[in-house]
Amino acid sequence: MAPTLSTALDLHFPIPQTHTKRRIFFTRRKRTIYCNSTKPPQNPPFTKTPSLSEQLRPLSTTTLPDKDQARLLSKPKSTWVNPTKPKRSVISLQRQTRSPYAHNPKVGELKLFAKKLSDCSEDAFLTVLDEIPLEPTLENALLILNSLKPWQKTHLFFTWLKTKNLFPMETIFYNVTMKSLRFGRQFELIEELANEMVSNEIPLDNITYSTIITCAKRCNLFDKAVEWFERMYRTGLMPDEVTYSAILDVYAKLGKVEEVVSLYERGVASGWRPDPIAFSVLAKMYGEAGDYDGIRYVLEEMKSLGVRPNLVVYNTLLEAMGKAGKPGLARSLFQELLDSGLTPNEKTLTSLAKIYGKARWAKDALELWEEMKSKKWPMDFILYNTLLTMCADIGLVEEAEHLFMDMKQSRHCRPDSWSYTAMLKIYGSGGNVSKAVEIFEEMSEVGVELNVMGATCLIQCLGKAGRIDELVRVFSVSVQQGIKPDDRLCGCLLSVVSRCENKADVDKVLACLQQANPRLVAFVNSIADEEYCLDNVKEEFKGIISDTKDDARRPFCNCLIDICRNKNLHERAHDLLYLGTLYGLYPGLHNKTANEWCMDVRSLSVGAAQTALEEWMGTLAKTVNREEALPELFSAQTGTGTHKFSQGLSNSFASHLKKLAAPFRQSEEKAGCFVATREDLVPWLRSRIPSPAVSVSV
DNA sequence: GTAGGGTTAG
Repeated sequence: MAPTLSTALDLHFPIPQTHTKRRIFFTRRKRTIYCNSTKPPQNPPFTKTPSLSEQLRPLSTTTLPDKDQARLLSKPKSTWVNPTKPKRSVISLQRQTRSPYAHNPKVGELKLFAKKLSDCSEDAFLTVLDEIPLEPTLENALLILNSLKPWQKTHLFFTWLKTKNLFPMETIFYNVTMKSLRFGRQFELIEELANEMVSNEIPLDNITYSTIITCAKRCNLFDKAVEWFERMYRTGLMPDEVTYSAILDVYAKLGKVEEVVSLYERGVASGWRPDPIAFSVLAKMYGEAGDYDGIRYVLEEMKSLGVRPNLVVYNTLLEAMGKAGKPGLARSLFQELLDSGLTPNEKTLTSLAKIYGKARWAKDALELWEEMKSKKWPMDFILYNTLLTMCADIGLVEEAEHLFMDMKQSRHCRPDSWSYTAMLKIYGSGGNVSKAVEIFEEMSEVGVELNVMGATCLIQCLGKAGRIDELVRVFSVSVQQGIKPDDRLCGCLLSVVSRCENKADVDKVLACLQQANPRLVAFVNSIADEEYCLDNVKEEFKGIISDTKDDARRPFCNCLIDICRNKNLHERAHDLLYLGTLYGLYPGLHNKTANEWCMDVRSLSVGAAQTALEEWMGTLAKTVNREEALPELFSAQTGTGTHKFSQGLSNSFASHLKKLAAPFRQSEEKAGCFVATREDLVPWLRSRIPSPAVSVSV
């Protein structure tokens, strides 16, 4: 049976037992990892290999001393040992050197022939090969092998060389061939060659292993990557920093943070000074986990080891800051990048534009765009589309139109479905229906396909404008084009239903929804049914919600509440708010401190917010009735709508308060915040209690 | 695409 990594490590490289500051820091990190690992890695690739930490645990927790300690114990007279001196190494500090080859004077001729081989059909390969202009000596053959593409040709040539048996095949020939195969993601062939090397006793070196490992990684064969890393240790070959960071990246992509940190720490304890590539791997991993502490750890490590980030590291860190939800820190990091004299590239600017857009930081977004133009920083297609999306997120209509025109006039960055979707979003959420429809028509004219997101934007704005027949047409065209309505689109249709003013329109929209989500339509009907009872709908509600994507669950519930309220079925609206709360759709709705009780309705629809207000007042009335303690201050937060197009909750909430004659006043310091003092609220609550009843719903 | 490692879009 193949030994595991732990045994391989045990044989050759006992785990360093460092007790330095670094070790303490790692312990701190480990703790943070446990606390912060709320986000599991997305679609973690399956691996049958036990995790490295599982394999390491028996070693790290065992009381067995390592060899150095054993030596110390047997020689009590050795009185001093340098505690900072690295213990046995897990990494070779010397990067594998490439063997120098003499310049081949026939390089031009050979490359020309290689091109001929590359360009010919596979059937003609052997015929063309017969016309080889020079003796296929080792040097000549290597040069040709190195210049061939695609991988099929490299493989054919390599096989031919072996059958000719002109000279013994050296490691470098395998390495060159494997690299070409990696471009074609031919892991099976690479593994075949590797096994052939083993049987023919051709040594595998660090270049061989790193090529195998990275190919496995690119093919998502992570267990294979780990397997070959273990095999390397078993043969007694030390990884150099290239192989080491390749395997770090494998564990990082598996989301195995602890293993990565453990390997990293052990490498450093062996005297390794990680380079920017290793830090980029760490930064990406923490970014994917949305782990801000991890990102800080990377920054601190770089600082303490005196490693200056390069552009790739900055880009990865920026992306990571965005994923960790730290736009301000991303902005400072970007400034640091500029101060260090580096010039941002397309990836840098894409990250930043995405961050500012998501954060709705209009001022910074505009400044960024101005700076991009004035400094003539590089632009590419992805950046164009990201900037457009950023404009859509923030509501920068003119800027978006400008960019869109630029794209239309450019040669290489013609608007595609992303660009058109962003434009639909801009006009759609801005309520500019005619422009949105224009974009839709233009798409079919220029042959850009609508996608589900664009369809959703368009349907949403047509719905808001009450243009139901056009909505139905867009829906039909979308479905005909093969768009599969997703939960967001269903939520959008449901919200249109909640806004429809007449039954004919409701039926038209429900007919669309019926095609996408018949279960939801049945539920809408059941909550309006005469036979309605909470117990009956509860299970079905639970079923629907659990079958719905996370980000569409609360919108579903919001719309259902709105539908009930529009039908004057207020009690049922309260039931649905209760069910939504029960299934965790409204976390953080109520917040209490000693002095203030606060209700945060920022993620609720108008009807849901009204329902929540009534529910809250009802609960407070009961509290008053029971003469229980109340805080001095009450507040309700509607927000002002971070999006300039999405204001309205605050206004409707205000008018509902007025209708109830509730003593809440718009806060002067904080927009979108309504406050009431206990002094004012309690008498009002009392006045509304037709004792002993407690309901205050209107 | 210099025998091997890291970064951009709902």
